[in-house]
Amino acid sequence: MMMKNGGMDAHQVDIDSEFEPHSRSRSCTWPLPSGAPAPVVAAPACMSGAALDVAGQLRKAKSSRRNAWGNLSYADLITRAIESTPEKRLTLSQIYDWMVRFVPYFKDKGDSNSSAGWKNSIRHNLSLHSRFIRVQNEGTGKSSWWMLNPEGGKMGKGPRRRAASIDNGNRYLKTKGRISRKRAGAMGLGRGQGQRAGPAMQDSPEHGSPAGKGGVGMGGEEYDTWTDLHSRTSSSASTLSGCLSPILAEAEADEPEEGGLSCSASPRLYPSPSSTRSPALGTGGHCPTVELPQLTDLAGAISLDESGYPQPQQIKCNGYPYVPAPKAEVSYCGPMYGQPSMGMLRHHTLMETIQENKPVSFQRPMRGYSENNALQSLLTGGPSYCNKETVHDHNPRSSQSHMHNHNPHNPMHSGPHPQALSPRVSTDILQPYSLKTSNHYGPRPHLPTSPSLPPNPAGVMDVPQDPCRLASAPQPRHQPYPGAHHQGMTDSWHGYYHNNHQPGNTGYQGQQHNSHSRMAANLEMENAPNSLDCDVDSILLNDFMDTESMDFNFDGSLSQGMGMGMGMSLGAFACPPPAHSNQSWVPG
DNA sequence: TCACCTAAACAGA
DNA sequence: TCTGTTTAGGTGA
Repeated sequence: MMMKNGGMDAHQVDIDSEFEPHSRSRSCTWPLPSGAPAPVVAAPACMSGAALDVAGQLRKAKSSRRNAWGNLSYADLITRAIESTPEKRLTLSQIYDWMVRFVPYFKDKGDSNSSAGWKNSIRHNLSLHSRFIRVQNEGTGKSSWWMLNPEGGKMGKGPRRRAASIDNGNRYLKTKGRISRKRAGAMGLGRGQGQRAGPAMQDSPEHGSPAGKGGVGMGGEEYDTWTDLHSRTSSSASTLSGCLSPILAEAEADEPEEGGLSCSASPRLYPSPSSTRSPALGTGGHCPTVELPQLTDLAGAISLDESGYPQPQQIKCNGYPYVPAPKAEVSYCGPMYGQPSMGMLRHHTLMETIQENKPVSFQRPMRGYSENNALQSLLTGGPSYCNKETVHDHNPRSSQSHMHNHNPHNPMHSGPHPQALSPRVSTDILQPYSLKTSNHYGPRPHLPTSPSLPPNPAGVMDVPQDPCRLASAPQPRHQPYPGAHHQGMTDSWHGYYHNNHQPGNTGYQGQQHNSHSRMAANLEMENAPNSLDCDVDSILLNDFMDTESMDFNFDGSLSQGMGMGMGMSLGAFACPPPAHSNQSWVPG
């Protein structure tokens, strides 16, 4: 598994020596090579051009916060690793590989003997930081996909997950849980027992907390609630909850909703997109009801996606998609992430919570659409993503860098047809869906834009990824596409892991093949919004707010039939398509 | 106080 | 054994 730097780029090699971490004084930092690009990743491409600039920025930034800017922390490294992939997601083992491969410091630490410590730190960081989200990886076994939190989580200084969780009402519970745990331990409970109990308690409050794996000893309502939720979580419907951001989860903690939101085991665990589908299936939801909402979401989401992930069933405008999928591959949430998804719908509260905590408001996006007539826009202009998808077959690689680009202005307006696209667009299109990740991140208020992570899309990330935003406000996204810079790295890594890892999964390629299908689906979706035009707000408020559990089910058929189409880029939104297609959504 | 890092305990798969 | 979560302690700014 650990590649020992075999594929390292020459550039990287050059700087290797400089990557030794500092004595670990404060944070173990990986010193940037003085002249070298900060990015550990040091991709070949990165080294030149932008990468260098980045290094400069980092150095400048150093003055303020070292790790955040000048040095890369584990979190930064992980972020980069994730960003370096087309899909913007990696499994833990892939992250390890990436570290070994691209970070000189770890180059020789891939063996089990010397890897325990840093791997532990990697895991710790993944779990701890809200900027990372874990997505179920049904396709590959146990190891989950780790992705960047679309919402952005907190970069650098951002509050740690732990801290964040505490902020909410759950705090109390959480604390309590911990205490319990300790107490249990003190009482002589075995960890096994005590812990479970403890964690459960802990988690219960958070719902999301994986830790809560079902503790047994929990007592109290909390526990019940948790259990409840938890079990629900298992259900497809509940999966939605999984989508919830940690914060959300917390928010809900107080009131477990049947809607189930929450449940994902961990606050951050998002069901893979694939799973997303299932929710629909599971719930047996029927499109009709749900559709509108979905559409709405779609509208919002549409701009996002581009990733073309195979099965993103969800939609999300900002939401996190969540739906457990029966198995899909990998879809992750990239796109899904959006929060919106079902979770949103169901729980208005959640949304609120999110808003509170996070800069990005999910609702807003939707609203934005309606207000801005985004829907119409969609209708009128093809969504850019469609284009992308369409094209992306050709060159999966290039995409990364472009993610944001695709719609510099308004994603929605991009012409539906590739031809219509401007040259630039075309280029973007070429990129594989995955690359466009930025979209995935959709609503990211603040992506890890930290300057510190230049090469990566991070730079890109800072871009307003929020699809909604895009829709509502044309953004001149110009980021030069950092991707370009680091594309080299990305590519290499991308190739690396694609070839070596991802045993079959992800359907990434497959997706490409389906671009046409997707397009169709997308188009449909686009149209849908019109019909939906109705009133997103109303719907949201009335329907969604309704505690009632909505079954967002995407038709199973959809998933299957279109599954792929949808899955892909918009994919997430895919669900609706089938139904839509039949429907006369399209105005006119 | 904050942000990081490291170590470690634990649990589930 | 790997993965994932959480707790705790330590350090530097």
